Amino acid sequence: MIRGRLKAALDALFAQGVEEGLWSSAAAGRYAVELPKHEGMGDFATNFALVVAGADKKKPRDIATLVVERLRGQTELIARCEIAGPGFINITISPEVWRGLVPTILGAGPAFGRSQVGGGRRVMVEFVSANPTGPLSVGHGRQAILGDSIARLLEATGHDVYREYYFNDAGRQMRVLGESTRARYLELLGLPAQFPEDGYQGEYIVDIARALVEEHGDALKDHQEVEPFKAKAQDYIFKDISATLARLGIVFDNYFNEHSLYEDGHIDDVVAILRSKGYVYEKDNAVWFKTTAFGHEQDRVIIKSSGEPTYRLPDIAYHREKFRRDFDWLIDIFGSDHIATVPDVLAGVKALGYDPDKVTVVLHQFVTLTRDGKTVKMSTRKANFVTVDELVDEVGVDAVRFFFMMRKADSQMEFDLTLATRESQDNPVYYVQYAYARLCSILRQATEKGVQADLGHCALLTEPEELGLLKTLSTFPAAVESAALELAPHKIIFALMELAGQWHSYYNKHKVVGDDRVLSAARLSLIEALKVALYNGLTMVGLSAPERM
RNA sequence: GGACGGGUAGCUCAGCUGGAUAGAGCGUUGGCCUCCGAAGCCAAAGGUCGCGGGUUCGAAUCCCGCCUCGUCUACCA
Repeated sequence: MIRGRLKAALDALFAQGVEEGLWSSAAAGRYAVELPKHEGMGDFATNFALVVAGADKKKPRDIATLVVERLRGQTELIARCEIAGPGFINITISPEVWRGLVPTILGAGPAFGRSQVGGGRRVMVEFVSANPTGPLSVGHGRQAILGDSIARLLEATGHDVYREYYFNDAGRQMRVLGESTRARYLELLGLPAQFPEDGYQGEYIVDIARALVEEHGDALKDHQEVEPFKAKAQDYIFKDISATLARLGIVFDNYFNEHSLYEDGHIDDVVAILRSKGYVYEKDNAVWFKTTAFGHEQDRVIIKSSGEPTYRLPDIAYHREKFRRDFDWLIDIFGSDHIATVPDVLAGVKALGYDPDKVTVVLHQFVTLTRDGKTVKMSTRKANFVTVDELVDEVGVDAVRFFFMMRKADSQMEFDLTLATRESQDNPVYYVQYAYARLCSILRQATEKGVQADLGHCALLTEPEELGLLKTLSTFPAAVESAALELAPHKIIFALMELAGQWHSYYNKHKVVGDDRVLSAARLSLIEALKVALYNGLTMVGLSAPERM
């Protein structure tokens, strides 16, 4: 907010300088206003003089002198400014400006941090998209939280967001699932059963089989078709997945079944269109998509010689359906195992005449699970994985959300189960929530004592910690915006931890509600502003903001 | 072999559209509750930012090469 004002002032100064012939316009838009890393360098620093001097082959300090002279005239915004080092200009903002943020933030309330930069653009976020073969594992958990928090941040910044889950309930995986269920069913009836070699060994299969026994008794024992078993398993697992997602606070607008692409003829349409454009040919009895036309190394099969499509074809058809539903921005959240399919799908999108730049793929790396310092191998089939539900049982929804949001998508992350269970109290989510609860507690006690926040006394906020807190508060809206537009929820987490940390420090050093009622009133207004920011930040990404804990 | 992503403190990770003395949490060590919540604060120790070149006033950040780890590289999804 304040930084924006300063940047605008510099831009005006730059333009004026060009007009007066002080420097050329070569450096336009290349200088930056940043937060200095160290104490004693003012509130902001700009490399203005360095960049302008570099572009014009002049001495940085000469330029800096000119700039400083002019900035010093702007007393309502700037308290001090000086030249430092090779030509940096360090600027100290007038404390009045910082204090002015308190009424601004309180006035904005729930709107503080939120914005309309999205301009109502329609965005689809596709995520999770796990086939219904078993409960969601920790790996899916990362994806679920990542996708949902990206969606929430986009909503907070004025986007019209649609959440979609893409799944496939046909194919070999599902047949094996059905056969596994049948085997368990027969076992429960005490009948001989042959469990598939690569069957799903999870305990949940037994639960499903048990439900079938309760429902049908042994009526299905001679049933040769796998269908009733598969249907039951799929139905059961889907309910389980939805329940897990709901627990995490995740609700989808739509579940898109891959199967519908066949029934509606979209698969055939895609092949026909690609063929008419010359991107498809037959070889070895299979149908190939000419991805080499898009700079790829080799062409890819889209319909096998058996007549069945490969996974690429429905993926492309699915993306075509997304485009046909008229979204402005398509975001795909995928695990890194999908890396290879992304270029094929984008080539397909382009071949069909759609703009691949409207698609952003967020690839997240895998979650490595460790227990007692050792890596745990996971497989849905062997059922030796940890489920999202188990995780939530152990550490709670907020901790799970916070933990997965903390890390940027493209870093492999380690999930230490020993730590998660044994030391869940150390989870940094409590650091932020505690800051909020502590602040609420003070506000409650102030009310009991009859002390109220009073904006009229903000001039008393003179402590460095108070101005520091205001400074950080001023960066909050920009943090939300960049977290949203860069699809990087971890940025909001770091912003929250920064705010919480400064508040904890301030609390330990200064008393908010003390003997001086006027000073107390001023400080209460500051922490009310802080409360607005913490509340908005936490809830914006689906975390709770507990008033007591 | 190729594509993509990692390699930053003992551990887990930020910083990466170039900026001044590289950060946080955990762990370690030492302090702080007769006073608004100690789930907190303060301080200390801890670093060849994988390695080597290059670009420039300036590189953890950009470029090139190399090492290393992960995922992928199917007429499996």
